[in-house]
Amino acid sequence: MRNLPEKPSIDGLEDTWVPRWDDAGTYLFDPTANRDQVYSIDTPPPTVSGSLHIGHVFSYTHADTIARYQRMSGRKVFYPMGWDDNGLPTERRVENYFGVRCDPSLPYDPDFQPPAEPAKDKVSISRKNFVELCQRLTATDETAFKELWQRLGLSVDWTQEYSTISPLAQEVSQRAFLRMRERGEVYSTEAPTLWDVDFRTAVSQAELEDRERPGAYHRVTFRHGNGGIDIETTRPELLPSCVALVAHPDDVRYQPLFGSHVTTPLFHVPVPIVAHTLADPDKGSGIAMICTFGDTTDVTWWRELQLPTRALIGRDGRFLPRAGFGEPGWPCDDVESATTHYNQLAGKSAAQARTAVVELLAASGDLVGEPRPITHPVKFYEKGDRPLEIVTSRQWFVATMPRRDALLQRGDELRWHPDFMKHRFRSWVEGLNGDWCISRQRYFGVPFPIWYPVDNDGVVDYDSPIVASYETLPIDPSSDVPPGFTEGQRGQPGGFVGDPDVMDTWATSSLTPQVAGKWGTDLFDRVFPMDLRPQAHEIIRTWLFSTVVRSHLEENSLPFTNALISGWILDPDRKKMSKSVGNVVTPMGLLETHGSDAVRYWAASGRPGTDTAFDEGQMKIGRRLAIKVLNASKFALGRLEGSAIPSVDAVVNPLDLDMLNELATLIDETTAAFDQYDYARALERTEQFFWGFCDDYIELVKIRAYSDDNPEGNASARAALASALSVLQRLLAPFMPFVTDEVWSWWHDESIHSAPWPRRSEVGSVSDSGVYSAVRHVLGAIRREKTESKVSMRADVASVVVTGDDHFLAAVRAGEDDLRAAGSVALVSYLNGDSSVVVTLATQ
RNA sequence: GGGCGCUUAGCUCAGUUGGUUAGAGCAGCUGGCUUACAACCAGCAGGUCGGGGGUUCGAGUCCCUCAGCGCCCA
Repeated sequence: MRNLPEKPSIDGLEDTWVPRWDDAGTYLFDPTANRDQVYSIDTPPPTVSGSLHIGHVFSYTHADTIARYQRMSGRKVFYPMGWDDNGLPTERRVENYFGVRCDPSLPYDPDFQPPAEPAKDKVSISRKNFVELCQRLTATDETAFKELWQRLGLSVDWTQEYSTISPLAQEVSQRAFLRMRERGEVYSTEAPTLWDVDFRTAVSQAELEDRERPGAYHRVTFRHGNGGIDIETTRPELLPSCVALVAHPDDVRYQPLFGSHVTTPLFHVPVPIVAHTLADPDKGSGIAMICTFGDTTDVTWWRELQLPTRALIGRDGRFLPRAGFGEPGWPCDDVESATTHYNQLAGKSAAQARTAVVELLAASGDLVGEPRPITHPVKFYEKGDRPLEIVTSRQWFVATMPRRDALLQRGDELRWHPDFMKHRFRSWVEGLNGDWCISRQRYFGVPFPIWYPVDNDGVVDYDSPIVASYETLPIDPSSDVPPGFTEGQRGQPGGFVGDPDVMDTWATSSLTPQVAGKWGTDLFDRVFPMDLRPQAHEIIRTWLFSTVVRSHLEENSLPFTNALISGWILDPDRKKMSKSVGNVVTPMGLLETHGSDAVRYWAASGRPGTDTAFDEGQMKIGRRLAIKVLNASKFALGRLEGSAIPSVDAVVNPLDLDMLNELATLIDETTAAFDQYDYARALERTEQFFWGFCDDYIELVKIRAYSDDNPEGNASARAALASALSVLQRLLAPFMPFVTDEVWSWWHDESIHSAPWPRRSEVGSVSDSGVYSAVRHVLGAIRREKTESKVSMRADVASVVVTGDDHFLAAVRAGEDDLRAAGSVALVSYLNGDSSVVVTLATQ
């Protein structure tokens, strides 16, 4: 037993304990542990471009409570931390922060320094210079993030830190890519792809979001024999790209027309009328035009009906300079007229071209009536500002579509917490409509380890790629040279070119188990598959899905066995907290104001999957709980000063035994709750017990614990206090790591976070006597009488008459001495009958 | 359009297979310095459990239906 502090405080505990844990290596992984001893966590690497917000604190705390519980339960916890620093968010931040722009055609300048002040006109720099700036800025961000995580008390093993742009992550990504290629699971092809015209890159279905935008149905007449057929479209500017009209095969209005041809207005192109079940008879006139490409349905029709390609929107989102009217495969009844009309679209954006086409249609008389305004969902890249186009370009794809059923089964195998989150995964997989596009036309990412030969005419041969060998990874094909070539042959006839793209950020993030577990080393076999994937629900379709895909392909298993899904933080008006709304609160300020334990208490009160209100009131309650832990520990340990820690065997008093019995039930409940990932229940139960323990049990035994008159009773009280305190401190340790380690250090050498999770057997044999609850009940009646009489709790009580059944009376009698002491009661008497307690105060 | 949640006291939330009188904390009110803690303690008050219907001896809990809010997917 050490000396107890005179006036303990929770302020400043973070400054004490963060370095102490660091020095002691409290959270280091044991690299010799066998797989069945290990509990491994596939930590989400936060995006470092930007700042951590309170929602991060929320969900990372959830994972940490599980990590701490598992560690105390004896598992060797593998708890790494990663930083997601590659990708577009970092590029954008670097462009603004330094005032630069990447131009891959520029040569590397080893002496480049960014402008002191970012100018309005961005400086163009080489890709390598740009990447260096990305790395410089992310390194700064990562330091700040680490400080916050440490102050929050995450029990991360910081020697297992990784980042998604690191050489290791690049090597893993490239190796996995090459292996997929060898197995035929990844392919490159020239295909219509979702395309952001501002970022000028392909994007995947997972990065899409629908936004409600105003639009209008335009009714347009196509010539059919001597008559006409009206279609309705929201994108009349795509008329020159029209390749067919389509109606539902069961639609009797159009059945006679299938197989016949119509002629497009303005552009005079004969196109067939075809049938497909995706055509909606109730939409517009029931017949639609198919263009290459207005939306993903167009792509489906084009592919399944084997229609020609007449794409006219370029990578910059503008109409191409010329169209091929009248050329082979693109028939046209009046090339001159079509060309004249098209020339008024060339170079225009989609929005500008729409206006132009509508004017032309109105002039030619092919527009029926006025456009009918509507509001409809339009597909956007989630980070983009303009509607996506579909552009044909060469991209790399992972073949997910043929594996949909297997992926659905993986989703069913996974243990979801809460269970209902599995629906998010299922509905996403069921709705997949194309393979996963993993190439991006950007710069700060993992390059593809591929070159292509250039033939003697200067044409790139994409069908015979030159593949980097495994032992050379990671490589950058834009600066590394394939075997047998020299740098001088880059881009030359008879030479080579590097694949210009980088991988989608999810193509790397989907390998976090392999990156964190150092795939290919002994460590990987000890930690894979991970035990836990903690994450927020908004990235089920991206991160969780893609990780399941990669693990299914590479390991033929799930990447993790449990997924713990956290909800969102809502502001007091029930809105999601987000930067754009401007209602974000910075975590560091909260940690400083309330203390880390208090903020964690608030976070851990949010049940898995449940959106939770941001509530500083809850943090204040957490703070008070932490202070209570200090004070209660100070009292109980104060009774032990100068003596050895007593054994639970010394507990003989019936009240003490029964309190420990209830404590044993608490241990069972909280252990079961944690095993089901219900940390919030574990906290709630423990808190409730602890507060009652302080208010009632400590008050009841206080006199006996001080007294020398009754050695046996005194020893029993002191042993029970020690035993209960030990259990309660440990039950609270996953939630309040700072204050619990502080109080634990008053009577132990090792950290509480290395201490064993409490077991029922620690608190002795079972005695379900009901003494604790019976005595608390009578004590409550005594207190009520005193309060209602407006006297001090110390006021003397002349008599208490307890009425009840035999069992109850016996229970009260067993605790009578403590009851009389705590309530200043002169006489307790007992009657058989209907339960009641009558309290008579002594006359003053 | 399909799906998943949620709706319990003024506020934030528990309520585990249906079972005494529906709980906690905060806020409110009334008291109390009680040698761990006034950053504390005691007590009081506050709810037709979103509406309606059904099953049952018994429903906050199960079923149907309607409404509102949020989200996912199309």
